[in-house]
Amino acid sequence: MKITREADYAVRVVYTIMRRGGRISAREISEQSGVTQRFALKILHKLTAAGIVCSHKGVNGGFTLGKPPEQLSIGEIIECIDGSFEISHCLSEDFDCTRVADKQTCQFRKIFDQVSRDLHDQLYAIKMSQFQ
Amino acid sequence: MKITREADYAVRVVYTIMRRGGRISAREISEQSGVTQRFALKILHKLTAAGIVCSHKGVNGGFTLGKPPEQLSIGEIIECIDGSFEISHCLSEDFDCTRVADKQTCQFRKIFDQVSRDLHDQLYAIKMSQFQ
DNA sequence: TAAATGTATACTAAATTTGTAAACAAAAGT
DNA sequence: ACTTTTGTTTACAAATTTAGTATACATTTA
Repeated sequence: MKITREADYAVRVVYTIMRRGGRISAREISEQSGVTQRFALKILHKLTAAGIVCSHKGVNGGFTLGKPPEQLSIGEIIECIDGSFEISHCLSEDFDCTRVADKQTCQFRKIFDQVSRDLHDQLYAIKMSQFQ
Repeated sequence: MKITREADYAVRVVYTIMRRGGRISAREISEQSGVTQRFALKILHKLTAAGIVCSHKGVNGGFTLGKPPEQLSIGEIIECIDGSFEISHCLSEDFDCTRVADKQTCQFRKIFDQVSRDLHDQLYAIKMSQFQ
């Protein structure tokens, strides 16, 4: 079970911003995290939309953390890039199951739902502050 | 964060065998799980190699569980198909990191290692018996 | 010994991932 | 005001992975 390379990089990018403390430019983030600047910008865009980081335009612009490390979980960083923790396609709202009449009573679905919740809770409990 | 369709099916296949109690043929597994017989056989092959199920050849052959449901975790079924729970490529034994001199001291690696362990422990703690 | 069943490997189309490119928009220093 | 620095947005394409199929083979039991 892997996260995508992009989510992997997102964790590196966020950690790099956290370590800086204050504002840091995309160029510096790229240098210190080992992610190319173009790809880092793409990731930063998504992180900004999710409120995980804040962007600052113009000369001397850059990025800062969107919330304190104690409130920032690994789970939300990964989810922001890779999407929800629903491990099976059949959990999706608009999945039309042809196997059973009522999705709510499906035993398979029950398994995947519980595993997904456990996974979510586990990863949201890991905060960035513990790696500072 | 998703598991592959194949791992998803593997959980359905194992659950279907568990529900039967005794021996069940690949054809019946396919019918009851909704997985095509060809694909189910491919999955059953991997599950057999991992000891999760036992195969029985010949007329009236089929499959049985390789261990009691109380000892059979969701984690090992998923791992058997999708590979280890190392969420980042950089955790792999033969990954040659060009960013730092000593992998052991890398902060990024430290994060991914902890998350991977948590994930592993969480999923291995969920046993098939609780869905019986 | 024949029929039913599982074993093993190889192949391919589709989907996803992993990036790159380029034109644009906003802010701040001069 | 204007120029430079920095982030924004959308589109594109190569590489990789996934999902599923095909085929020839091996084993067991009636």
